[in-house]
Formats: sequence, C-alpha cells, structure tokens
Amino acid sequence: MRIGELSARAGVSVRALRYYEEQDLLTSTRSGSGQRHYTESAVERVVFLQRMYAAGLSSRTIAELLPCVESPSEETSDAALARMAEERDRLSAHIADLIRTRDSLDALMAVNRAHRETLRTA
Amino acid sequence: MRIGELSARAGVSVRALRYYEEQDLLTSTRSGSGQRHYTESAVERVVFLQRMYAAGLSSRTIAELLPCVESPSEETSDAALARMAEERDRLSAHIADLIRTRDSLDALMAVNRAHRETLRTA
DNA sequence: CTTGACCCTCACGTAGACGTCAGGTTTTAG
DNA sequence: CTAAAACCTGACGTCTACGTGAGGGTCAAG
Repeated sequence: MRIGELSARAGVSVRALRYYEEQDLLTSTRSGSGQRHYTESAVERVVFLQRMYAAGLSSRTIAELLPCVESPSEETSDAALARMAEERDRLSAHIADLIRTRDSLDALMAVNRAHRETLRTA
Repeated sequence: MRIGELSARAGVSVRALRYYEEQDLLTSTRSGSGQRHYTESAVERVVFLQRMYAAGLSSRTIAELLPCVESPSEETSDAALARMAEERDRLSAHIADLIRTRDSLDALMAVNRAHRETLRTA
C-alpha cells in the first residue's frame, strides 16, 4: 500500500510516517518513481510506535528496542532486551505515580463535593 | 521564605517557580526591593503542580482546576469541578492505556526470553 | 565597605514530534 | 489527454516548560 492508505489505516499523518522513516523506525520499499510502498505489517508496526510514544519513549529509545520487535526469531542483543526491561520498569513507576495523582484528584473532588453538600443543606 | 529555599524544598528550579507565577499557578508577596516571599503552603502547592504536570496537564488546564484546590472551603465553580472530573477521566484512560502498553512489552520480552532458551538448549 | 551568595527582569535558546507551505513529479479517474 | 488527487524533497514554523546568559540590584558576613 502507499503512504496515504497506511496513514488512514494506522490513524497517523503522512508527515508522521515520513518522520518515522527518517528516525529509522519504519522502512519502505520505493517504486521506480520514488514513491513509498508498505506491507500489511507496517500497520501494526505504526500502532506499536504510537504505543511507545504514548508511553513517553523518545524516537531514539524506541529504535533501541526495535531489535526485540523485529526479530524475535533471531538472537536479540542483550543490550536491547536490557533496555526493554529498563523502560518497562520506568513505565511501571510512571503508572504508579499517575495512579497516586488520580487518587489525589479524587480526594480533592470529594472534599469539594462534600462542602457543596454542606452549603446546600445549611 | 525566599525563592531559593522554596526551590530547594520543593525540588524544582528557581526558573520554574518564576514560570509558575507567570502562568498564575503560584503567587508570592514582594519585599520592598522586589524579592519574592512565600509561605509554607507554597511547598505543597508546588508539589501539586508537579503532580499535575506529570499527569500531562498543561499550565492552562491546571489553572482552570485551581479554584478547587485553593478554596475547598468556598463555593467552587461548577466549571472548575466539571473540568477536574474531565481531567480525572482522561487520566484514568491514559493509565489504562499505559497498562496495556506495559503488558505488550511484557509479552514481547517473554517471547524473546523463550526464544533464547530455545537456542540455549538446542 | 566590600565580597560573594542570592535575587531581579528581560529575552533568546532548546528539544521533540510533527504541521505546513513551496515547488515539482506521478498516478488515477473520466 | 487533462485535471484532480496523491506523492516527493527540502526546509522553516509551532508549542511547551523551562535552560541559560546578560546586565544589574540586594543582603548577611567579615
């Protein structure tokens, strides 16, 4: 498929796809005229990239994890696997932090609601 | 206390504190010579701001929530409370998304580890 | 009274993931 | 065959939460 279709199917802009390629996160074959062509698997690759970005990883970090994604059937480098474990832990800590934040928001809302109740029944 | 002490106690840069004030997220009284002075409560205010930033909220959004934080003892505007609930839900969705991402990372690591085991015992 | 640590206000610099416009080629529908 | 739609390569613009000097007051210590 061409870049427009991939863009539509993966839900990201054409510009973003070119950017991913520039960052060595996505590859494409080129037609004689220079247009990019992608395989079906590119869709899930892009979805994966989106996930990683959402998890707060940078392009460079994602690139370091790619060996684990691209060739789970080959010998993946220790470094890549270790990096993945590291990012997983960082993500886990971040999740815990966000949950604490959500709890404090809940507490704040409860206080405000309670006070309103007080005002209403006064 | 002056800005340097608040900076040290809250663990953020002096520049960040001035920026918060510029964004109407933090107030200070000024001495005759123009230096900022803060009360003890400023420390927890700054910690709260850090939490919100970590949760992905922008300065503008945080400012919209502040009425709920500043005056839980006054009549908080419906808008602010609604905005808070909205952000809480957004945060909740984001957390769920991150957990899914973590799960997929775990799965990826498991596959890689399993394959290594296969290679080792082959 | 001077030195050094701390504070002030501009105001430009930064990084990351794209958005967007320019200027030109290619593909597709009719 | 032609016009619109889609694609290409630069390359500058954008937004956010600060970093980083520049140039200059202020305050406690000696």
